[in-house]
Amino acid sequence: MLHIQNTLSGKKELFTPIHPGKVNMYVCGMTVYDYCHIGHARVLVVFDVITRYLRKIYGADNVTYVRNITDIDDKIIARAIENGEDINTLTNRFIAAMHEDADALGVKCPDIEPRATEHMDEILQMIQILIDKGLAYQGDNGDVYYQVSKFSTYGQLAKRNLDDLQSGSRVEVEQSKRDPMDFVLWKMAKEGEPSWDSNWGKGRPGWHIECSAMSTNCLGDHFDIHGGGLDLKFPHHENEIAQSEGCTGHKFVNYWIHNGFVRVDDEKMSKSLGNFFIIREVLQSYAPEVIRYFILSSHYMSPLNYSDENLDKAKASLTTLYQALLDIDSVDENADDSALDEQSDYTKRFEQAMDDDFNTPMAIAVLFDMSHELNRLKSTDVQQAGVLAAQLKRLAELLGLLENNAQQFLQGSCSEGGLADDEINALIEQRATAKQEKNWSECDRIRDVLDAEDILLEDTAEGTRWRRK
RNA sequence: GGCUGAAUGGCAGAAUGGCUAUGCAGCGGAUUGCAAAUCCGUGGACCUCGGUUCGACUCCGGGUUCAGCCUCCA
Repeated sequence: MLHIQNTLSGKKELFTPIHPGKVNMYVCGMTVYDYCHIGHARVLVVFDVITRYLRKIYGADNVTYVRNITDIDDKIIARAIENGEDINTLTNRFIAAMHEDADALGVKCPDIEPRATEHMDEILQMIQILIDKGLAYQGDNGDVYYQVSKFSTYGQLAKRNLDDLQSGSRVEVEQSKRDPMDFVLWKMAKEGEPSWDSNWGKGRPGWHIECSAMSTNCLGDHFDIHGGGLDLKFPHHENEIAQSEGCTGHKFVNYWIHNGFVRVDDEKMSKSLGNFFIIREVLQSYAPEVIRYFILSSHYMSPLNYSDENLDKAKASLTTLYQALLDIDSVDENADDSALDEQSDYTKRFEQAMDDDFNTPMAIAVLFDMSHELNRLKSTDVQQAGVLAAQLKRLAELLGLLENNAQQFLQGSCSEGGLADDEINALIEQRATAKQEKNWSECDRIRDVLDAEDILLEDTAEGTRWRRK
């Protein structure tokens, strides 16, 4: 039985879909004006795993995963001007880059990936309803605002009331707002900015209304799960609730899931602090699966400290797992007994961990237990080892891990100026000859040469194998 | 200032009112020409002060420290 920590209630709750057997989930995606950093990677990976697990429980076709793209906002406009680039060219470029990064990390495509600019009609409709209901107004400057004080439960998600919020306000108040907390739904276009026609004049939507409109349009006005980074909880998600529930008069989302931040030196990784690491840069030094493992090695709500040290550890841990799979991937990949698998203690423990609010560190611990048994089995019962290996891979797949060929993962790929595979193999051949002649000093010399190139050798009964450090 | 959430062994990171997390690193042993990998074994922790309890790292309260939000942010 799946339990989810619901930000709305602050409690871990049994998950019950609105429509039995079907799950609808919306996650706030990226604003596409720059490359994705590791913080973005975390949202991508976390909700990818959540989706994988939901699909496992409810069936692949019964889960609808929507992750939007914000392709119009101030930052995008500013960046386009800065680059002297057309806005669409800019956003398309970064959407493509985001997809490349997601692919590399093994993140599967969402079922629907709506773009704000493609949902302008729904956005306009929603704003009109809010105005008609007296929840929104047009200010003197032409901008349309949501009147927060008219929505009695405002602050329910952030667990703050309006007084709390206002007392801490550190932003200059726009004078055409009736209340400092009111937020913009429609912004009048300035000269030369992209704009859409509306009842209130040429302009563009505020960020919050985009998500309300897109989610409702894709999933209906009441759906199961809404996710995103913790930093979106307030005001973004709070405002989404105000907008959507203001429009419909009923509940918007049942379960809110927020993932924690990635930190650098105990500080939030963010664009504004400038302490961010771009995914594609990190991929120069670490295999994508290492990043994925690193992200999943802590619970999705906990803070996650980004450092080379921690990525190195992630790599070492993954290496251990892959070592267990070595010499075995070809054995019994398909000939597994899934009936047996369903009952197995490992599967049970793994699912218990995942059922408990997607506890991936605990699930990974089960994977390690399996790998140890697998190593034992390899020398005693090859048949059983094959079955267990298949089971291990099947469970790991729910996390998007161990999907590579073990040997390929361990050997990695040749870095610039490094030894190519055939050069390595040639040296190993030489060493094998020396070995036969029991010329140990020559053996060690060759091993040292390879070691200097970050190639590690392992002598086994079947011969010598190697991997890159 | 207000609000929210954290504090676990050398590091990373879970669970749990009484019983092994797990990984990396360390130590001892097996194995190996020597290593590596693997296996077997092993040391080491629960921020602080009170309270509840037969018993608390785990529940409650105070304190300290840290992070986040109250602006754009995943």
